[in-house]
Amino acid sequence: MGTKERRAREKEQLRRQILVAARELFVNEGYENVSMRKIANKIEYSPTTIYLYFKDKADLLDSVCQETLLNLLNTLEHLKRDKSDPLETLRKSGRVYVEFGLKYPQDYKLTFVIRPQFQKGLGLEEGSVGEKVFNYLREMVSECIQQKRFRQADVETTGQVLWSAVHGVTLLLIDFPDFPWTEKDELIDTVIHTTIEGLKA
Amino acid sequence: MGTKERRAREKEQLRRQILVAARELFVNEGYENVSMRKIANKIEYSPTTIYLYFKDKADLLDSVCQETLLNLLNTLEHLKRDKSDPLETLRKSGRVYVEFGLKYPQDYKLTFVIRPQFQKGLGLEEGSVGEKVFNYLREMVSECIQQKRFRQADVETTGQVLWSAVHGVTLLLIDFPDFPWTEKDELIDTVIHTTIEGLKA
DNA sequence: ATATAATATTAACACTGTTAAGTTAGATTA
DNA sequence: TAATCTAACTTAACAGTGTTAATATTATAT
Repeated sequence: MGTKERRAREKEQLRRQILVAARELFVNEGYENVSMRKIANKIEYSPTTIYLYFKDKADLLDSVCQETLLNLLNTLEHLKRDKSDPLETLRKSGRVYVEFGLKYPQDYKLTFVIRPQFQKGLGLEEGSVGEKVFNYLREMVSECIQQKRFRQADVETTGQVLWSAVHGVTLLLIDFPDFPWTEKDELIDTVIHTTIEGLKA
Repeated sequence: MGTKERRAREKEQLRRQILVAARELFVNEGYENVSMRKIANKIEYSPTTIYLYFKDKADLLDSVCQETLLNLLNTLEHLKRDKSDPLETLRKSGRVYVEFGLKYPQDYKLTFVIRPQFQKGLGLEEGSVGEKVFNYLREMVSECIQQKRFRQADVETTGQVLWSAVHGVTLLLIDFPDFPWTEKDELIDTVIHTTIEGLKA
């Protein structure tokens, strides 16, 4: 009697279908410019069907962002870590973070700027993917501090400073593409390098 | 025959009235949640009247942001500058920048995050207020470099690194108010201090 | 007083997110 | 097999959106 399982599988499939369609539209046309009807059209269902799978449009946004964070976490964790040189690992992590943001700029903005505007309650609660991402950063920083590579000893503050730097440069590059930036890769490297140097003893 | 002048003055007055109402609503309820009809209600005119003074809703947003930038520029320029210590001036400017963002968080997001999403064409063209703000930063940085306080000699890159840092911490503090940040003032100071140290020789 | 120009309004269009009620198809039971 | 139940989906509707075109009102100039 696998009918129940099959049905559950089909249900999950449609859920994913909606999610994929929503992400694609959000990313290409911007959250505000995507209507439930557009998403429904794309998957060839009626608009109200979506409400059987997601509470509302914000919930849909939430789920898309969860996926984005999971992608970011995977990308970070797949990075080769040189245990003996935590500073280099931190540098690499920074680059990967910014590159992730620039590779999926709309996903990044959706997750780190748009979402907080609609869902007051942050996406970094205990056990959440968002928390895991920040924990990754904590670990990297911890290593550096343990090996006394940094002047400041506070893991939290140090992590937050690093996050500020990469978040800032990522968003500026995304939001002001026409600004006469220094060559992009150089700017990113300089931001990361400068911050790490500033944290050193 | 001052009637023409009076009419022009009245027209300008209504324009300002619309702008004030729009800013207040945008800031309190968010750009997306403010309708032209709401603004019209507030100033007790019909919705379409607004279109006699502004091309569309995005144009209204644009004008509000222009004002915000002007405010920021004024705030920065009223800062007491100690010619002999350009590093200290830079530090102060950084603090003033972040504090401005935190004092008017919605204005800040409107200008530096929301607007770029709707108006592709940046607000930093030649002669614009936005450009003036960035020129202010250029001057500050220039002083420091001239006095050989910084390792790196490139004004542009250095300015952009500083902007990244303050922009990043400002937005994080605005967007994730529930995150367990280090004490706010300490974090801001550490971000600025770290960046400046990292830029030093 | 009349013509002219500037200013404001009404009505409408094609959208939006969302809810409540209705329909259909598949599985379960008698 | 026939009746029932239930999950999945759709239709219709509501109140709201930005924006335009046509209309009305008001104040100025002749």
